[in-house]
Amino acid sequence: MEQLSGAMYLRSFARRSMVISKETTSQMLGFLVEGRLQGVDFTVDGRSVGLYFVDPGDYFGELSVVDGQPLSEYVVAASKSTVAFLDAPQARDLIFSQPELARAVMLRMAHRVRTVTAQRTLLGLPNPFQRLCVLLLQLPQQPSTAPDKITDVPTHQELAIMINASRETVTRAFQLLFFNAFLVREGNDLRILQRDRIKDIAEGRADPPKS
Amino acid sequence: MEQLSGAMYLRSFARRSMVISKETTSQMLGFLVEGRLQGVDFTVDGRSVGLYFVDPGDYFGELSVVDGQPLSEYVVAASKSTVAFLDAPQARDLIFSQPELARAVMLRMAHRVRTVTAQRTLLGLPNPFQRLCVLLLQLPQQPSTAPDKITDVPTHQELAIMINASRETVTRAFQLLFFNAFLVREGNDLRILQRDRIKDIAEGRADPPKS
DNA sequence: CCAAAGTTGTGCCGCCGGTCACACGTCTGG
DNA sequence: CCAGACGTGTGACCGGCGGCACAACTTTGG
Repeated sequence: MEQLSGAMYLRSFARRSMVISKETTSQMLGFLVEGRLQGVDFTVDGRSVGLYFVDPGDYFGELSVVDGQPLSEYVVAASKSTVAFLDAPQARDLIFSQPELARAVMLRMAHRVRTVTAQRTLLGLPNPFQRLCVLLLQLPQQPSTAPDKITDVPTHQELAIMINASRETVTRAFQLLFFNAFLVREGNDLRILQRDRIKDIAEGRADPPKS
Repeated sequence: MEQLSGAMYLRSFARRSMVISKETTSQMLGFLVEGRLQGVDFTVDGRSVGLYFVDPGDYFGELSVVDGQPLSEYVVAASKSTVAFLDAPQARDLIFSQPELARAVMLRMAHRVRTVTAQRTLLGLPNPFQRLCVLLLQLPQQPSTAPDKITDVPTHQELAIMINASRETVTRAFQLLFFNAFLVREGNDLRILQRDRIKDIAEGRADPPKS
């Protein structure tokens, strides 16, 4: 532990600043001490795509540390954050010398695979409305509070990017969801009123309502 | 090794038969001895989505073995295949007791993450033609032969599913690619004639030709 | 406190691509 | 050798979605 704390170094990042970029040549493992980070990718036309979040205690950059390939994505600070870095070679040694750590990293990677596969499945659906319903069901809900409350709802534009649709289409889809009382706004949050109806649409059993 | 070979058991699978299904409760690690397998997922409307291939010497089912979650996909035999199975607990012990193995499994999972992330990025593109070009560039090419030859080209239907488009759209897109001599058929293979032009379209620098 | 930037809501238009229908090879197995 | 399954090519139709334009509202920041 002492060796480690010597080998690591702390750094702070302002909101929206880049923590690691695809172009970063030196590979490092990062531990988030405080704040919130987001892994993002960019489409060819420069729009960003949210991939995953990093919360305090999580680490990031494992992919490059494990396989030595360049980073596949950018990590930006979603809010003011403090990060502890560790050089890739040392991180590698650390991971592979400690079976428990190896196991933890594998668990995390398995989770990544499942998450991104779910996104991939979502994008394979033909109907934007259907995709939105799937996304609503898989958005991280606070399990502590009411399970049907979605907090920190992304903007329509962000949702649109996630489901590969236009901003207006998302707006209109929400109109329908509100009108049919499948969903209600509660300030900055959303509450799912009829989860089963939404699930029916998401899984193709029911068609989107026309009005 | 001897212990292992005792704990494993062999099984053969006919073409198109299911090797493991999502519903399989018992989790196992499988090694492909001969043949070819394909990991597939199904959309809600029953269409299948090819995720990845398993070739002789590869293993599959690591995800469940690592995290204990149910399988996230099906594995079917793309051709007549022989598979050696190992129970999940023993596989888990094996992996975590051998750092080299742990490393190999991690490498493989890192690769999975990168592959499926690439697919996800592909599906985020707005234009079917563009998506096809991206897919063509990332289809596994035989590096031994000419690098621009794509062997074992999937059917239009299969390609259509991979890029979230209809079979006819793929056919029409190929017409344009042939007509403009970006691509030629060579029997069952495809040869990329103008990789840079295709790349321009794939990365959005150029528009798809109208005729 | 005001201006500017960002977010949401809505009408309209054009056209891309999904769907259907059908024709024509080509392979497979009995 | 024939029948059926499968893969490919092509036209016609039309509905849904993207794009544009603009208005109303909220948030941000100096």
